[in-house]
Amino acid sequence: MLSSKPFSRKFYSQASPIVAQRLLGSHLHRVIDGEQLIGRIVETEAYGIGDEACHAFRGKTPRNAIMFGEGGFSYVYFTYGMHHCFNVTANQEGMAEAVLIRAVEPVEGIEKMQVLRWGGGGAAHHALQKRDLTNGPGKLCQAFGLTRSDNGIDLIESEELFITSARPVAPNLIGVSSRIGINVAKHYPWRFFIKGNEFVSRGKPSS
DNA sequence: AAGGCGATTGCCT
DNA sequence: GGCAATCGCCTTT
Repeated sequence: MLSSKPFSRKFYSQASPIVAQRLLGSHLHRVIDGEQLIGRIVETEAYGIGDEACHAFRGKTPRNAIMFGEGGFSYVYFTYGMHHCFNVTANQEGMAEAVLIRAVEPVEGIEKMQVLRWGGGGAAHHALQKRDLTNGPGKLCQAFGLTRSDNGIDLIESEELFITSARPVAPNLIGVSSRIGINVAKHYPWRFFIKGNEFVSRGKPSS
């Protein structure tokens, strides 16, 4: 693997659409049960100031509080009664923004991810559909064992959850679209993905 | 105190 | 493509 290092506070302090684009191609690291998991980020969405789809739009609440602090912290929330979504907070203190990690490509620890997703027996059943492992926000949280107890982790300081930079994805290989699965503020072109990557979620048509 | 609905997924038709 | 699952959060009485 290319030499890489965790992103700095300064990096996460940029506006969410910038952070979202720059995260493409970088590596999400997670240590769970003593095992190292790594995923290459291939799809992200930005949520920002004045954005009605942003959880922080209507002010600070217990759930979204972490977004109001400095950038570079995990924001993990539970939704639909059964799924989790993993975000990275962006921008500076008081500027509540975040980037949703929508999909990653497994790089290391694939067997552990399969166990976390489907259990020991289910892995074989899904063996021919590797892409189902992490091609969606809820799926990657399950594969990486991320839950609400992982909310509020400092990604600059933690050794169990952090993101390392990698060779930037060429601009012509970055796709842009409106965001998926929301019913307000659909016009923002704030979904970013690596063109042609098989782990990019299909989602639903968002317009 | 109660009800609506969600930054989703997977199964069914 | 449509829709149920399933529950915590937030808004409204």
